[in-house]
Amino acid sequence: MTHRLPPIAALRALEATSRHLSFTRAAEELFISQSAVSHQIRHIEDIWDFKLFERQGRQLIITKEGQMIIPVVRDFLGNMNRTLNEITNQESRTSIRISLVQSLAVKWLVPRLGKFNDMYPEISVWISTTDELVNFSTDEVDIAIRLGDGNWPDLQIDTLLREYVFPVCSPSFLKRFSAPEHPADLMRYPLLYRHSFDICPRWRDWFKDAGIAIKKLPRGSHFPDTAMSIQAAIDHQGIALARSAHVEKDLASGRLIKLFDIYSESPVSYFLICPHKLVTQRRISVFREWLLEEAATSQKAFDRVMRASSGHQSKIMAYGI
Amino acid sequence: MTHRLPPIAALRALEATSRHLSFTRAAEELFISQSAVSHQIRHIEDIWDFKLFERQGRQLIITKEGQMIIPVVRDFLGNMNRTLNEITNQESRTSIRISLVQSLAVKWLVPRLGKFNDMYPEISVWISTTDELVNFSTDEVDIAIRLGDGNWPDLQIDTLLREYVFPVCSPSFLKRFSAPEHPADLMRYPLLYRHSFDICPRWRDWFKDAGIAIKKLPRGSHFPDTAMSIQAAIDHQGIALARSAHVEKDLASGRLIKLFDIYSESPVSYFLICPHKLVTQRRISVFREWLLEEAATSQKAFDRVMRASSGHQSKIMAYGI
DNA sequence: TAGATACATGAATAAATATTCATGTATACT
DNA sequence: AGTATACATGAATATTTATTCATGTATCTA
Repeated sequence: MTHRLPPIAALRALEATSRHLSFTRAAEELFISQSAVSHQIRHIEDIWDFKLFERQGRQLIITKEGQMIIPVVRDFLGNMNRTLNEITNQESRTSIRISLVQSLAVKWLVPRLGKFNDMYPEISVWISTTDELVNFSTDEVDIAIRLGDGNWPDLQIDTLLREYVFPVCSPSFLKRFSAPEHPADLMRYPLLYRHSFDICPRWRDWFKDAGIAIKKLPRGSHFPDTAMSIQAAIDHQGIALARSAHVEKDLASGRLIKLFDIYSESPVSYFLICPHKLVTQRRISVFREWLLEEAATSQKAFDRVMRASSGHQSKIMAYGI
Repeated sequence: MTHRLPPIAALRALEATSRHLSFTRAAEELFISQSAVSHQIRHIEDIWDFKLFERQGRQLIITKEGQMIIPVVRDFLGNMNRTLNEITNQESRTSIRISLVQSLAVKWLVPRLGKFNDMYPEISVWISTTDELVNFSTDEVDIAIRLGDGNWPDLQIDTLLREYVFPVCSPSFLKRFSAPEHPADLMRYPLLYRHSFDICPRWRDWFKDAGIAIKKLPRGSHFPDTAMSIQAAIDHQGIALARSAHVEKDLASGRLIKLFDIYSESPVSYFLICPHKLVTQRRISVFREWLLEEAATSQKAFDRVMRASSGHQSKIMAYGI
């Protein structure tokens, strides 16, 4: 004969109450109201048809039945937590959840991920994208790539990519509109914009740093993320303001051309971050290692391209630093 | 850090699946559909973010994580069941609920109960009285004493008391009215009647069995139960038709006198009955044991009294048998 | 005695659970 | 190749859970 068992939340309330001998204090521990605890204990007592606590005035006394059942509940909750901690903190965990901005995912990580999968087929990588900062204690995220200044407390932080910012367009676009000769000429071309996102480089800033005074930016399409604006450039719709990591593959393939030998270093970089406690886990450490290597390779390529530009009258613009 | 735990039903599905290595067979055991089990296992896997079973074709293989967590779940379900069985079936249950007719409670059980309480102070006896038959599955009754022929299905049945039926009155009553010499003389005395209750012995039947033709019974008070009619006899109000168990103590104390050496054996007896499944419970088994002993002692006393009567021209009247 | 403390209760409500049904997908098996 | 078997998936729906709020009742305490 199988007995009906109460819900997990009620068992938690029972265990907490047995320690505090007070519904109110148990409720505080569980971040619920005293009333909720009272209901839950009563619900269990109704299900099982015996009392777990004698109520003597304002005092709770554990009944004989309570004394028998509570250790069973306590053991279970303890053993579950212990076992899940073990599983979670171990190589038996086979997935990595990474959070990063959409454009970097599309343009940089995803094209490279096949290599990681080949090296570590037992590890699955779950990508989630957001422009928001990640909160490791509340979000279901193991590791993140963030754009910023690298100043985040209590996290393992490694520089991943420093970026260069420059205009790009497709070869066909240039054929149709003829090549601009000076940066100021861009005012006559349709520009591709990314929706305002505070730390992302913007056209206005680029012009300013190029020493070009502008009253009004030329018309052009606006996109919700960088990857999309890059794609529009590939599709001959205009000139996008690109960042090196986003266009590495497209430049190499010839889908996009870098305009001028003018670029700026982004004041913000991509950083690889995760909680310290996860660094020692194999699945995380191998992933970080791999990512940092890939990034180093990319960075070398960017630097080479930019040095080649420097040999041809390139001009370096430093943002604000 | 406390992990979220899945609902109880899902844990049951996990445990069953781990034994059967088949959602379909686990579902059969749990009386739900395969689909429900599939959903539940997947729900757990989503909550915990690791697989519990590898699906290889139509085969389920328990993962490493599964192998770690399943014993925890199995222990919990097993321990809960065991503990709840213990609480439900055991000495921790400290009360016995007995149902019997009012008169036997008052005249036979209650006067004796002190002895049981002395022997088993930890067991409390809850008495309820009714003239109706008891239904063990719906009434809050553990054990009952029933008057009848002993033919009840599916219950543990033990004969408790066979009764003798005879007239009694108080000594003072006799002094006042002078002693009747023949049974027929009783027609001239106020008789004490019990309200009609099918299986209870009645005055009309006694006279008939004594071979006395009556047209009309003499006047007399009517009482709702036997104990009350006996009490009226003790209070010198008339002659009551008594049953041995009801008047054992009163005869011994001299409060009542048995009239004539004429008695009949009741066609019905008192039986001790309870559901089979309760017999093995200590609180029930000790109570039954004690009751049967007390009854045996009483029965011996009745038999002795009746055999003494036999030595003095007693006449045995058999009711209908 | 008044006020504080603590469990109890009922109504209300949102969210989660617990399925089923219908069907898809993949593998065994003949 | 056709059929059977078994897990997977999504939509739908009923039930249960998980509270909170407002208030009641009883006991402590000063």
